[in-house]
Amino acid sequence: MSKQSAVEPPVLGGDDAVAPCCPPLTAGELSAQDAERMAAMFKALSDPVRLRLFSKVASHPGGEACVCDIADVGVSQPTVSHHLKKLREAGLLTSERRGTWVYYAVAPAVVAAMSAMLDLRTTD
Amino acid sequence: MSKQSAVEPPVLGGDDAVAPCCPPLTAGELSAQDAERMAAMFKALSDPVRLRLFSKVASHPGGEACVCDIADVGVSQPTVSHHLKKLREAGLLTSERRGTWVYYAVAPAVVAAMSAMLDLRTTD
DNA sequence: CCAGGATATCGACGAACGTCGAAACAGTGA
DNA sequence: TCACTGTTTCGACGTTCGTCGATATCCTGG
Repeated sequence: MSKQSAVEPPVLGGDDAVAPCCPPLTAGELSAQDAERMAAMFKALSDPVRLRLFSKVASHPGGEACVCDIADVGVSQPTVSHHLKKLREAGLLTSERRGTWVYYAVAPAVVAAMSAMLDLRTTD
Repeated sequence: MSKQSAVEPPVLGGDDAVAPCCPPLTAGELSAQDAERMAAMFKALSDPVRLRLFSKVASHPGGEACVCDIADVGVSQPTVSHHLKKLREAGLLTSERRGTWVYYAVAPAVVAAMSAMLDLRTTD
């Protein structure tokens, strides 16, 4: 593919930097643009199979796992690959080929951004 | 309607109790059933219009707003109502009619459950 | 170079989704 | 009671999504 996807991953300082996208939802209304961007992240976790794949990666030591370790989620292998691609495009996972196998790892910053957004503490 | 929706809202102790659904994703693999349940919540926030509506409610004083106050999100009024219904069915918002107007309020426990789930701190 | 396993892409299909206008419902005030 | 406003429901339409089997690509070992 020539383009990553409709959503480009948010600008991040690094692997463990806090994603700068959006303040908590209680802090103010989301702009249409920010809503579009964040909705894409939530959409990535809005499928049960994807959520299971993500949890399998996240719960592996180091937040990293080989596809072969997590592929058993009740759907065909192409479907697993399709879902992992979606998670990658959303910026929630990164992938790296090491020899025969491909390893997927959690992108902590993006996940942290989603979590922070759902923090309901008021700002006063 | 006779049925709430495909997903029933998670069992909660009260308005400010921590939703008991799921531990952080790093703690272990999600069961297929839990994945189904949590995916439904993420799906509720996976649409830009819904995310904006939710943020408008959440950022109002008291986490509560009249439909008339938040309906300006660029889609028709029936569509707004449709999206608010989805958010309600997912357990993220509650609604109450007071006279002519209907007020929607954030359900803190469910939102907190999602946030907690995305907490990437390891458990060791 | 070739065989074989691991992963990704392609093309197609049915189901679910977001959107709208029209119409129904609910509550207020004259 | 009736007119009016706010909100929900209904029915339909085009689009997006999840899934699959077939196939292509990448890497390793012989």
